Amino acid sequence: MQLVPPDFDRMFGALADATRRDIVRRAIDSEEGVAELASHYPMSFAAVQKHIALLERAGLVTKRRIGRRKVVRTNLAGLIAARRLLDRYEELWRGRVDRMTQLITDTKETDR
Amino acid sequence: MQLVPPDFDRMFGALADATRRDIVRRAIDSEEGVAELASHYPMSFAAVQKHIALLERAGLVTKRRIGRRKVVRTNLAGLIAARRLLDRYEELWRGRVDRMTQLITDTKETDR
DNA sequence: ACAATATACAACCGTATGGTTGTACTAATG
DNA sequence: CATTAGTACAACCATACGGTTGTATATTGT
Repeated sequence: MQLVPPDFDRMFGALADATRRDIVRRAIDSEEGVAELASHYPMSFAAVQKHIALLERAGLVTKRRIGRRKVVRTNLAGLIAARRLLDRYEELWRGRVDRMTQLITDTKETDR
Repeated sequence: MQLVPPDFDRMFGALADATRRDIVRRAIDSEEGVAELASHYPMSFAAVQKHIALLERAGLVTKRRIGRRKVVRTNLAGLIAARRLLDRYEELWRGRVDRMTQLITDTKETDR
């Protein structure tokens, strides 16, 4: 259940960076705040904070205040939205193959 | 069967543009050359040619010489590679849910 | 209330990206 | 074999991106 229509430009753009993909992966089963996440990467706190902000705009993570921290959690709906687009492409592909097969079948039938 | 390991930075970066996603979609069931593809978009031929080159580097399309044209075709393996990464994240998510469920179950058992 | 902790954001720098135009290469056709 | 169609690529421009440092805003603990 997505509140806003997925922005695929932002979404795939957000996934096009190894650090951000790793944040998404970690935030699946951790409850870390921004600073805790930042500690895993060889860059400044601010850089990681910007990555997280970008992931949030892309709908791939959410932040929730817990005490003095803001805990980052991966947004399953976002992942699913991205994956579904790729699924659709694959479906189109298989549809194409089916149509070609059908075409060949039809041709054979009219040939005899 | 991927000849080179997928470069997810390039791959998702390539998908982070509406024009390029549309090229991928079209190239699934069309046999258009670069110029024919370019005719669909409100930008120069060279711009579209660069988009296609980028998609090719990302492993999402292939080009094949047919006559004087170079026909662009979507590379299913590339799509699948991208989708699989997202699948893995979803699996991790479900794994997390399972572990939480297990934890709750265990807790209940030790509680009684 | 104040000091400390955690997060956010602005300004800046170098490089990549998305677009343009112009030129050069390659292959089919008359 | 000269022309034309189709593709590739270089140079350039504006803007976005990934990183930095520095400053501001919340929230907690004493």
